[in-house]
Amino acid sequence: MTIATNPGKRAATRDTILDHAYALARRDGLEGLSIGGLASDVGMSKSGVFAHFGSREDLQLAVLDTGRQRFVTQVLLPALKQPRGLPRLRAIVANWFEWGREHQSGCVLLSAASEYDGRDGALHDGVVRQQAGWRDELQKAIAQAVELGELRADTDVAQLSFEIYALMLGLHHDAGLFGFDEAGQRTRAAFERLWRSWQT
Amino acid sequence: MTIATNPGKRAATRDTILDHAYALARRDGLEGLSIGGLASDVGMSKSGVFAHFGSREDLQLAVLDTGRQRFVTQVLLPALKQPRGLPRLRAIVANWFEWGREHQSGCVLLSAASEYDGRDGALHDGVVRQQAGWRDELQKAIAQAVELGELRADTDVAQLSFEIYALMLGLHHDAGLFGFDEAGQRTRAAFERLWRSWQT
DNA sequence: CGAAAAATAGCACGACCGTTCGTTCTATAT
DNA sequence: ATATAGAACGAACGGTCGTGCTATTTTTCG
Repeated sequence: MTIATNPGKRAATRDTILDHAYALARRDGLEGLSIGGLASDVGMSKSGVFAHFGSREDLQLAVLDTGRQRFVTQVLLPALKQPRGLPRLRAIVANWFEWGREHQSGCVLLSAASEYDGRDGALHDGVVRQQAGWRDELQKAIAQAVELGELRADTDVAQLSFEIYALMLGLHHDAGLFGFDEAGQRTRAAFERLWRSWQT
Repeated sequence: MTIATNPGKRAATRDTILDHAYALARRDGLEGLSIGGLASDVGMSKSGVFAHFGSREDLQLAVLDTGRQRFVTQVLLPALKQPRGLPRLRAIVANWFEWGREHQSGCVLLSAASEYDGRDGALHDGVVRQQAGWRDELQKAIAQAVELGELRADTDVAQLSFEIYALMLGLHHDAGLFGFDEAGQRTRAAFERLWRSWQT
């Protein structure tokens, strides 16, 4: 018995659905995502969309993972081509900054964090795991810069990763409310001050 | 013709409803707030609750303003009793910190900011006006500390207010996902570094 | 080409949504 | 004592929600 001779049709349709779902979730959050609205956006029937996921929660989890994949692809992976240490860390921040520019109208990962931080369930667990994972990657990059002597030896890795994350939260917040230009300027200035504090 | 027979009753009931609504909105956000759920939480009928606001949007606006009032009462007003300058600024941050501790399970003002930053309408406008107002108060306190010579004369007031806000965003974010204790520690450490950067 | 299998549509369901309307009860004013 | 205004209720409206079930269409493969 063959497991799957799937020629990709199903997976392709699923990807199309997730494309639309991701776009909708950027505006309305994962909680605002509805199967009916998604179906009419894709141009399918409710049940046709539904069959690809089995439940609304599984759809939301799939969209969350889509966001994670895109973030990793756009922010982390290109930075790994840079040499370890400060260059790579700065590349991460620069790519993240660009991610922020493209997502000023809403970021699924961030809205999910605030939507599910106070409850429990699969979505909550997924968000926590994802955020912890990203924080971990960030700390890895920082630790390498410390090892190479580019950041002060007494650098508190977790502390610096917290402050970097906080600044990106500030960027998203201010960009969404007051416009990206000013927010970007402030964020850049804050980062310069931050590097100066920890650099050797 | 008399104008109001029982002047306190209506307002008292409205306040009770808003109490419950605020608590519910802390968990589910303003978008997650439903009149039916609120009514059963208060112990009234849907139509009884509805009559006090006239529309769901007006209810949401009222809850948003309830949040603003509480924030001002708990964070800003007590700090105004401190002498102008650094003591008052630090009192604001300390009160804000305490606000964050009590709202780790969700803050209406913050979730509203991320829920409505990408759309338009009365809620969006209310959030922007509120956030801008608070940023303004923050900058007033900073500017006074600069005038008194407690912060460096070349302090960028808007820049410092942005960084303070970013750190509080980091506190809320990490407290919700990873627990308040560690997040509070990181935030405190970041503030110490921040003051050191700008103090004379 | 025809059979088996997968993908999608169509339909119905119970639940909840915001909102409207008419009614009932109570407290005040005349 | 009676008239009146205010507050809350309960029922019902049209919609949308997520989710099953059953056809029907489309694709794959012997």
